[in-house]
Amino acid sequence: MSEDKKESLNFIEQIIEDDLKSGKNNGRILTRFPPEPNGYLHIGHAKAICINFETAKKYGGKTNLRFDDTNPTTEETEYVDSIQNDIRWLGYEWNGDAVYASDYFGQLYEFAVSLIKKGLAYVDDSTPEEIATMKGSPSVPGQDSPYKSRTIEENLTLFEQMKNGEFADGSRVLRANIDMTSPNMLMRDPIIYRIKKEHHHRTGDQWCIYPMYDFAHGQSDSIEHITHSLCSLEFIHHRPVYDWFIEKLGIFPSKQTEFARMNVEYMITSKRKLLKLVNDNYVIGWDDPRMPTISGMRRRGYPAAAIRNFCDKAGVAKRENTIEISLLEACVREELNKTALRAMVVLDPVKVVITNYPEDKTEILHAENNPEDPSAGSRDLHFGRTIYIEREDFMEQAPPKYFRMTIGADVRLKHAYILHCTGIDKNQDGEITTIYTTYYSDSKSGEDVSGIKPKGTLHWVDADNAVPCEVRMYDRLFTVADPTADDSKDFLEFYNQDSLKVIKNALMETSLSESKPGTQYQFLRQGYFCTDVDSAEGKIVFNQTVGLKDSFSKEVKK
RNA sequence: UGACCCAUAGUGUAACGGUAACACACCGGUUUUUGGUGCCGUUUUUCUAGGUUCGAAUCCUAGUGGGUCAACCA
Repeated sequence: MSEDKKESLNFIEQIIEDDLKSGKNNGRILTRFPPEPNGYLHIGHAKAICINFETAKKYGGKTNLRFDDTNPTTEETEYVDSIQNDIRWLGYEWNGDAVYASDYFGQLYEFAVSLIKKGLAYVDDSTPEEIATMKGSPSVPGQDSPYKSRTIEENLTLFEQMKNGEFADGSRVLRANIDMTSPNMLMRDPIIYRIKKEHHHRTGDQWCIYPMYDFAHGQSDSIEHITHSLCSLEFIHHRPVYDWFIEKLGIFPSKQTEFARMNVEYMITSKRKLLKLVNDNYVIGWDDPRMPTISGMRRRGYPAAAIRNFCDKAGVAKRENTIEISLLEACVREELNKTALRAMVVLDPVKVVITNYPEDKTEILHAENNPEDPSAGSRDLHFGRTIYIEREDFMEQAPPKYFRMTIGADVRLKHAYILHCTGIDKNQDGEITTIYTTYYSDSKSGEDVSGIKPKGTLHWVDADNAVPCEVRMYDRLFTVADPTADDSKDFLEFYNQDSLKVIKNALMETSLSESKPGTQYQFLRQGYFCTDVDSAEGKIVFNQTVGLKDSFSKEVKK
């Protein structure tokens, strides 16, 4: 490979390349994605997944999937399954079988015993309140617990009794013996084991003491010989703790590196807030197409490749950031433009009669499925004397630069003929009921010899063959980019009441009536849509994924 | 009243001591049987003040601003 240009590396890649140069770990790279199985994955997790998997892949390494299941209170098998499903859908396969922090409970217990034997851990009988008080504050040093001076033998006995279930929940904890005066609050003798007589989703009732995050994560990394433990910046204060345990235990030195979390406009990732949206029926579920969950984005029609590309383009650094939603949408359009099948659907139909088209005549027209991809083939379109077009594609009083249908003007029907509009019918309310047109019989798509060059082209459906369908149109879930910015207001105050609009009586071309859930389309001139799981025999439902770029509406605003 | 992290166009990210660039957004043009796509182009950037250096976005110091850290959560 010739390298006239140095590829730009993010700071994590630079660390890895330095490690590679120095021969660290013999060039072996192993990362990990460590979710707690207590909820559904969202866009923030997608970012972490991409960083961990892509970074490893780039350097010939692998990525472990490890469930950080050290708190039996919150964790469930249901989440284990959905997390695995979401990761695979995103396009990643982990190294071997999924692993669990709970696989290491025995080893972790031994680690704790060895720490006690070195005088580096002690059992504390203080109440949670007492422990909190003695911890001090960021600017006030903490104080030693009266139990800190217990003998090794006493600690060994008490810890074993804790393990054997001889004490009540919350009555005692095991603490690391570090430094109560450290400026880092987490180094002030962190709790490493607590008593919880609860059923664990995998180990059942085998244990009644469970390790805390700080005594499980680093050690799990070490046990698996993770070389690069990549996590978000909020764990940066944990790193000294992480390193302390590895050093004192004398185990494999995994290295933690922190990157800034990715925030995205109009999206929230707080589990508590997302749960509120679901429980209070602001959305229909965790996979509501408006949700920032992976399952929601999937149902919305965002391709996995687009999400991966988005995470890549958002980059990796250490500064706080908020990515514009337009970047995500650009990635989605970029992908879908290449892959989505084109189709014609009229969302708000108005009838058009072609008065000079023979009453009993019908035609089959041919339409390409994707102009970007000839291999996508073509499909048949029915055509006849009566069709429907979009109500907003006709104007009685057309402004300049209006290229659509208006009386006296010509406009092309996509894949069909050029029409000349001659007049309209209205009902008593002034609403247009029928538009009358004539067609140029020599202007058929592909064999047009009419010489007429209308500026506009409209999508349409044939009245005799169009099929009714439901279309769900989505807007941002919130009315402001960051609904959590104002502490004095509840984020629900910014819920967008118009985030879902259901169109019950749209008309689709016949070819769509067999559509399977998940299939992605570009409805010509409307945007990208995909078939929803709510679709049933004879009742197809579409979700709007994202609109097309629309320079006409900008023109109108001027 | 402590420690730690951060500061480059509107938003992100790059430039690794050699004179700021890429993407998205924006604006303009062009192509087009999707007002889509494609193509071309315009505008806009190193928090402040000192210092080191022939030379600083980059190194040092201070300041300013933002963020993070005290749950028997992860």
